[in-house]
Amino acid sequence: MSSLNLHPKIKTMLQLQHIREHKDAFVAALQKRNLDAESMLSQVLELDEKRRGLQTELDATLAESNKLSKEIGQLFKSGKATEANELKAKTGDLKEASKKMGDNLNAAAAELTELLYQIPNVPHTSVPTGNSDEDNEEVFREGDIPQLITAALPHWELARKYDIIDFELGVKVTGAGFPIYKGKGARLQRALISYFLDKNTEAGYTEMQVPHLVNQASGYGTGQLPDKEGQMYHVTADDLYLIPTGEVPITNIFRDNILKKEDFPIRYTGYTPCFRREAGSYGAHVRGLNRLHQFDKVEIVRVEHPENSYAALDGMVEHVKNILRELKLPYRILRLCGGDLGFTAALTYDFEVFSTAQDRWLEISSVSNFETYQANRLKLRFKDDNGKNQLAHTLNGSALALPRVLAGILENYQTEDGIKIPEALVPYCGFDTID
RNA sequence: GGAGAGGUGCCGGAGUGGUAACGGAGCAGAUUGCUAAUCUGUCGACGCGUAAGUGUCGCAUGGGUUCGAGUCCCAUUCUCUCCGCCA
Repeated sequence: MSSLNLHPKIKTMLQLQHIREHKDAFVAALQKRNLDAESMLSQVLELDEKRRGLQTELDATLAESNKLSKEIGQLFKSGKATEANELKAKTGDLKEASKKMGDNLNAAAAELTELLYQIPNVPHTSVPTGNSDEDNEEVFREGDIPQLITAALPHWELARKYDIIDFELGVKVTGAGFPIYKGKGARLQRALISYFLDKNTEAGYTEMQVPHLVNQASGYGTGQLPDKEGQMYHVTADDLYLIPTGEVPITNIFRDNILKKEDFPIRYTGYTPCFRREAGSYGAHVRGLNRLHQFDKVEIVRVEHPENSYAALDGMVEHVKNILRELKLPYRILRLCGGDLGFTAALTYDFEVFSTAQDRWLEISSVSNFETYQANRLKLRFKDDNGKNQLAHTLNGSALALPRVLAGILENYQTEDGIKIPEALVPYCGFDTID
C-alpha cells in the first residue's frame, strides 16, 4: 500500500495509549466482530515500543548534533575558524547515525500505521454478538403492512409498466446498475430529494452541497480507505475517488480541525449521488432498484461532544422514524450484530422498509455512531474544559437513501388505478398518481 | 493547457545561510474593581519524566546540498493574476 507514504504524520491511529492501557478490553470487545485481535494488538504494542525507543534514540542524537552546530556557528562568528573546522569533523558520524535511525523510525512508524489501519472500530457494549445479518436484533417495528391488489407487482415490473425507470437504457448508456429515471419517475426522485432535505433542514441540519469526488486523504479520513479500496470507483488519471456516500465529503469538511466546545452540536445534511462498484454482487437480491452502482442519497452528519453522541444517535433515529411515519411506510429498526457491523462503526441501527410485493425487508437507512474512530483518522478534535485537545465523536445516517424508498413506495402504494403518491410528497411532485 | 507571482503558527505579517521578529484573536494566571484595561504565560505533533520540566520535529509536501536551511537546489502540489478553453 504505497499510499501510506502520503500520511507520514498519522502515527497514532487508534489511540495507542488507550490500547496500551486496556489491551485486554480491546481484545474482548473486538471478539464481537468475530475477530481475534490478540496477536494483532500484541504486534501493535511491540511495534509501538520499538518506535518509541527509536525516537528517543534519534532525539538524543539530533540534540547532540544541534548543540554542535550551534557551537560551530558561535566559533565562526568569533573568528575561530580552526576550532570550528575541528568540530565539523566530529559531526559526520552523528549525521550518519541519525540518518540511519531516522530511516528505521520511519519504517517502524509506517509498519505500525499500516497495521492500525487494519483494526476495525470497537463495538459498543449494546452490540449483539452474531455472524451475519440474520443475527441482527430487531428493536422497533411500526406501520401497517398494506393489503395489496391481487395482481400486485414488484417495483421493477411497475417501473416498466408505467415507464418511469428504464434499466436497459441505462445499460446502453453506461452499464448495469445505472438506471435512467423517466418522466414522473424522474420527478418523483427529485421530489424525494427536496422532501428529505426539507425535513432535515427543519430538524436543524444545515444543507451542504459537496463534491462528488474526493481525494485519497478524505478516503482515509472517514475509513473507506484502505478497507473498501475495491468498492470505490477510482479516477486514476487524477487519483480521485467517486464518493460511495455523502458521508465522505461532508465529514471530511472537519478533517484537521480543532473545534471549540461552543461549536457543538454540528449538524449537516446534503444530497449526493453515491457510486459503488459492488464487485461480486449478483442474483435476485440485486434486481431492479435493490442494488445499484449509482444511486441518490440524502445524508445527515453530526459532530458531537463525546458525552452527547449517543443522545445524538437516538435523535437521528427518531428523526428518520418521523420521516417514515409521514410517508406511511411499514418499517423496522435493527441493531446490527458484531458480524454485520461496518468496519468503522461502534453502533449502527439499520432501517428497513417492508416491500410487500417482494415480501422482504429492504434496507433504506443506516444510522451510526463512529465515536472517535473517524475523528482519530481525521484529526478532528476539540478543546475540553482543561484546554486539552480531545477527539470528537462523528455520526452519520441516511435520511434517506432513495432507490429502496422508491421501491417501497411503488410496491406498497400500487392500486388498480396506478400508484398513489404518499400525501407528504404530492406538493413536491405536482401529481398524486402515477398511471 | 501556457506565462508570471506566491504558500511562514488561530489570523495578519517580517525574515536571502547561524537556529521563526512584530501585531492581533482565543485561552490561562496575576492584578486593578467593574459590559473593560494592564502584565505574564500559552498555542501543533511525537518522545522522556509521577510531576515541575525537558528533548525532537513542524515555515505547502517530499527529497537534496550544508556543521547548520523559512532562506540555496530538484520534484510535486495548491492559491492568485493574465492568456487560452468552457457550462
